[in-house]
Amino acid sequence: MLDIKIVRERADFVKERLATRGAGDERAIDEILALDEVRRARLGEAERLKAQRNAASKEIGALMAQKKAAEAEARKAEVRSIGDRIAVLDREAAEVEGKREQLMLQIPNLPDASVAVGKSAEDNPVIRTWGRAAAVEFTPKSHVELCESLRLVDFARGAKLSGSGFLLYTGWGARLERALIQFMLDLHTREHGFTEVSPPFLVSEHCMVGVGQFPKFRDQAYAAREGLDDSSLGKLFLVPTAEAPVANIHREEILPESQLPIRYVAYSPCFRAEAGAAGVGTRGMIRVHQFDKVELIKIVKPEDGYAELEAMVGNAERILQMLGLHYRVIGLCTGDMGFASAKTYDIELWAPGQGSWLEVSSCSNCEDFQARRMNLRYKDAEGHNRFPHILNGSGTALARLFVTLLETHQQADGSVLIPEPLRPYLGTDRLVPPTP
RNA sequence: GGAGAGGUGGCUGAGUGGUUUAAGGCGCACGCCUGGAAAGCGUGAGUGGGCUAAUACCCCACCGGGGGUUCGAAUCCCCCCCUCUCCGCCA
Repeated sequence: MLDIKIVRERADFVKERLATRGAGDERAIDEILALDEVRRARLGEAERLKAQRNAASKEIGALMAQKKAAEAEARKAEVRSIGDRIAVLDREAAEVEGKREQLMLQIPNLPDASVAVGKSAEDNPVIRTWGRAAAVEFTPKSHVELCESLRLVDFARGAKLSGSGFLLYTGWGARLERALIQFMLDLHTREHGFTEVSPPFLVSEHCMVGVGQFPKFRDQAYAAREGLDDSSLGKLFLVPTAEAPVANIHREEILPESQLPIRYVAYSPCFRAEAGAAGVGTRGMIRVHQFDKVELIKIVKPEDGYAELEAMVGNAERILQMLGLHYRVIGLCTGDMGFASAKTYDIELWAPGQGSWLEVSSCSNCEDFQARRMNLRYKDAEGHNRFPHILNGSGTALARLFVTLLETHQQADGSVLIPEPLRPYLGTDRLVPPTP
């Protein structure tokens, strides 16, 4: 959520920044300001009347103590009408404030000044590229063929269990998935200074609002229900990313400055309903309803936010480098950035079998946008409470990493060579087709 | 799911309608005292909102959350949430 004071005092700047996203959010600002104006007017009058009433009530107490009942009764009648007026003003102020909050929750974050202005993914600048596509000596197979010939994923039975968009990993495939998760968790905890946490995979609405998933993207989530009790529907949601629980760990807390920076890494499955989205239902593992991900979360002092973002991208890149994968880092332009983010880098892997780049990581600094929503603060050296920057990044997403690993390291004979750092985790240096 | 107990400031712990401006204690910060410390004494310190140039005054609200009664609610009434204990069910 934006700071209402910034909206009030620098409305033109806020509108200009929002306009760069190209979604028309700036149009709601004037309405927010009008509601804010009314709220403060009602509140001001109500508070003046409350001060009057407080003083009068004290006098009534004193009169009662002096047994001056008649005088006390007279004062009571007088104060009663003030109370009625206060009730009306309070109700109006609360109503207007509620409307203002609803609108504020729908406003996305302001892009940082360093973010390229653009309309869509086509305007995203490529920041750097690592490695290169392997020299082609044979026609690379797609991961679907490889998964089937190596018996890593049973697409048909996955769909039989849960419908399209769900995967059944089998044998070495299941083992490879687990090995990748553990490899990434170990690297981030041992070498990158992250603390591992294992969060709930169902979270409350509060958590979803806190990170900015709700209320705007409510239709994208899977909602859980307890048994047949319809009234419980909407209390818990399957996590779309570990960001939802992990970024909220310290919600509504005031952290001592000495505790920052906080760096968490968590594995979780991610559930995406993707209602109405194109692509689910296409063959393969590129776009699915459930995938695994190792997520990085940082809670840092504002002055450290952008240095920590660069470091986080580096942490994710390190995974890909160690696995010998060809990737590029792109900066999302204003029109392509997520709702809560002020600045985002995506990392895309080259998938030879697809002949395309696949996004496996998105690292964002949300600045204090989420911290405001979840009321997370820290006490600085001067004793003032401040909102920290909250960052999130995939380190990395699994299904597409799995795809790219297979397609990149496939050999002419149909086997897949396992990169050296992964071998101790997987327990083999090569995946070979099973003998019939 | 059943029964019971509870939720008050950083912690502890009083408070069942009006000098509570939330007592007392512990802890914290600063000062006095001291050669230095401890003890002792003194002072200060919460969160949000409004008004502001102000993180200065002043005002309003906040005792798990939300309603209600009242001139006045931590206190009385209603609803909800959470925690703990025991029982049941369960991996």
